[in-house]
Amino acid sequence: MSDPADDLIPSVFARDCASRGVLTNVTGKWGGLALAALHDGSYRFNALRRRVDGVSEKMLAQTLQALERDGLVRREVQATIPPRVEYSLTPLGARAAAKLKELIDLLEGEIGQVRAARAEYDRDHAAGVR
Amino acid sequence: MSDPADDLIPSVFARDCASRGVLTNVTGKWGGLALAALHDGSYRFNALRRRVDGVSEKMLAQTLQALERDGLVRREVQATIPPRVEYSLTPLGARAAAKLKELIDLLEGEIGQVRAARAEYDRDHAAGVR
DNA sequence: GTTGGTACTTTCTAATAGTTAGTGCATTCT
DNA sequence: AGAATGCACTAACTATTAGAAAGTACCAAC
Repeated sequence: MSDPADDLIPSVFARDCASRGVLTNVTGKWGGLALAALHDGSYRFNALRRRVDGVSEKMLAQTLQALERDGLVRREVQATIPPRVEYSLTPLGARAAAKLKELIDLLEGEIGQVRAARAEYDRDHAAGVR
Repeated sequence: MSDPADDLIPSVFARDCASRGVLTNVTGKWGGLALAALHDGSYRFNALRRRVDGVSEKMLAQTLQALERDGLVRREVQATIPPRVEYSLTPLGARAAAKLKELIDLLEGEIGQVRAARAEYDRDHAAGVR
């Protein structure tokens, strides 16, 4: 985006383009999984944390905040004790999540192929053959 | 994947599932961009580095190695001086890249909406309103 | 001679992820 | 009574990874 003319054409390939930033959030380790979970329906904070195995409260809170700021996730607060916060996808978030879900389904569906590739790669590189 | 029965059903939501690892590689900051660039055609190392603004040699080499190991990227070496290495997508890599490209096109296409959302978020949270 | 090209690897520094404890109220259990 | 659990985060500290910069060896061009 150093070329002013490029400002008019968003490109994730350009470091400073806003689309790079949102792509980084959407496809971040936890962002993608949060969006994919929310694709199945809205979640409260701890339910979402239980759904996405391995994410810490800190990383989840941070991720949801970024996604909310990007306009992909909606955060609705009820002033109850204990607090009750519900996360759901905005229309744009739903569109992004649908694309992510397709990618995820593909990778899950072809995991056998990936495993075979990894085994072959590790065999070929065990003796530093390269 | 702690439940043996779950071994039969790949899920990116399970921390130890192989599909989680490959999703992390594919949607990593540099992995996604490398796949998207290779979607447009094969690249040699430095050409790819110039295409993906902001990636270091180190991160690119590391990323391509992971993608190669997952069976998504093919690395072809010609024993020339200087060395000549060409990267291209495998059939599985091409399928994943196509999905990624759809997601990227969506985010690039809606970047105005993202910018507006960010502006609104920042306004609402400037005084710590939340 | 210097500079640039090739595709990485190595070493050190900077940044972020991750771990753990904390907040304050309510409910349930011992 | 105290302890544990729930809620949704935040703060402080530690661990890990990203990133910056230099290095490798050969060739070609200036």
